[in-house]
Formats: sequence, C-alpha cells, structure tokens
Amino acid sequence: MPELPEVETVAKSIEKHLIAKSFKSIHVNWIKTLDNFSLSDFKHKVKGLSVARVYRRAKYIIIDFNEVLLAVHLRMTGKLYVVNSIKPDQKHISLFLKFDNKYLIFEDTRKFGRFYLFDNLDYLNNKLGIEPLSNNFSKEWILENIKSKNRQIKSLLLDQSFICGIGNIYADESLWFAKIHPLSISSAIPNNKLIKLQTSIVKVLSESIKRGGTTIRDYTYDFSYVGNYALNLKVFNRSGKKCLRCKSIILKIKVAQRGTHYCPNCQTNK
DNA sequence: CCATGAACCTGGTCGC
DNA sequence: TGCGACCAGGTTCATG
Repeated sequence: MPELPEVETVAKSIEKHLIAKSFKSIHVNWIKTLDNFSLSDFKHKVKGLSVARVYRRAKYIIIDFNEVLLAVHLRMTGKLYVVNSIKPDQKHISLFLKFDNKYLIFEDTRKFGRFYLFDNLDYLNNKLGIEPLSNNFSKEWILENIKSKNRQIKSLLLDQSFICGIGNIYADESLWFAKIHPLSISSAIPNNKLIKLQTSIVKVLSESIKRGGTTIRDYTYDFSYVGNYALNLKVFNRSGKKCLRCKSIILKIKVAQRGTHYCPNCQTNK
C-alpha cells in the first residue's frame, strides 16, 4: 500500500498529536510486529521518553526520542493513527500505544507491518538509497547511476537500496510520464528519457503528497481524511483503458512479480 | 550482478 | 451460495 507520499502523509498527520508526549504503555496483539525488540526493551528504553520529532525516511515513519527512535514500516496494509478511545471489538489491531488519554493505533490486516527500535538512523541509512525528494537526486545522479546498472528499469525503481520510497504505483506512473517501457534495460535508456524520468519521479511524488496520497482501497490517514491522488493516475490500474496520451490500450504484465501497467505505443525502448 | 520464486498474511473479486 | 484461483500499495531470503 503505502509508498513515499502515503508514508509522508501519515507521519505528518500523527506528528502533531505526538510531539512532546510520552508513551505510557504498549499493548501487542501480534507479537511479530515487534521486529527487533521485546516488550521488556520497550519498557526499559522507550516508555516515558518524550517524542522530539516525527518524520519520514524512505517508507519508514520515524518517531524520534533523541536517544532512541521507533521506526514503523506499514508494508502492504498497515495504518497508523491516533484515536481518543479504543473499540474493543475492532479487528486487525496489531498493537497500540497509550499516551495522555489517547492511543496510537497500528492496524494491519495482513500483519506484514513492523516496528523497529534503533539507537539512531545508521542502520537505515546504510541500507537505503537516495531520497528522491532530496536535492541530491539530480539529473546528474540519474544519468550516472542508472547507466551503471544493467537492470530492468521498473525493478531498479522498486529497489529501495537504489532509490527509496518509490513503490508499484509511482514506478508505473513515472515510467509512463518518461515514455519508458518498464522492461527497458537501464544502461540502454537514452539520456533524454532518463532526464525526463528524474523530473517525472519528483513531480509524481510531490503532487501525490499535495493530494494526501493515493487511495485505491478505502484508506484514511487521519480521522476522516482521504487521499485522492487516485483521481490523478495515468496508467496504474488502467489496463484495458485508453492511454491518456495516444489512445492505445493500456496493457498489464508482470515485472519483478508486480502487476505493471504501461502503454505499448508510447512507452518504448524495451 | 541480476532475475525469479517463495514466504510472510488476510480479504476481496471473479468464474463456474 | 459455495469454492477454488488469483490478486493486492512491500520486503527478504534462497537459488540459479
């Protein structure tokens, strides 16, 4: 589910509730949600600490206490939100944290989501690639780094150790804007298309953040708020429909085991 | 270095 | 209505 824009939206929406607060307790229904720490670790290292900042790094939501941090990955179906009271019969609550008289809820139907406890960002920084919305993500960076790989371009865009934050939706959208076939070998893509790809990625991600992310299933981030970038999608989930540029029929194939949507007429250089 | 397939989970949809 | 097959916004690990 969530890619960079959705994670950014979630981080922003919970930040205002959590700043300067401290968690009093944790209640875990699905123990695997705690990836690299235990209930005892939480009690000794996190409980009582004041939240300094909440932000996004790649697809992780970081709750930063200065001396330690909690990193939350939503994976496919995770939802993180604040409520005033718990509904006892609510399904799919993997865990919740209590603070003040409120609760930070982690709801996750497919149970893939994970919480991590780190001393600092070193571990994540070492394994994650460039942030596509940072200044370092330039045309020069794209040309140098994509040319140096021999990978199917869509697969490369999904590789979090290369560029982080792009997922299945925005990979397809970015490639459509840049007119690149998703199976193109990265080293063989012409420079002008790679330059276009750089601007497309930045445009697609930042526009989605403005709109609060994409909603394909019903997905709410902050009480009643619903992202509406889905209304803006050009190829994703549009197989069988006409390309909005050339009227050809959008096709759906598998690339890197992911459903991949593209226009066979205007996305070329396979 | 790179591609593929399985695993981790639950629920929705589609065809018969 | 029921049932099986397949699909889903992500990541990791094993294998060739």
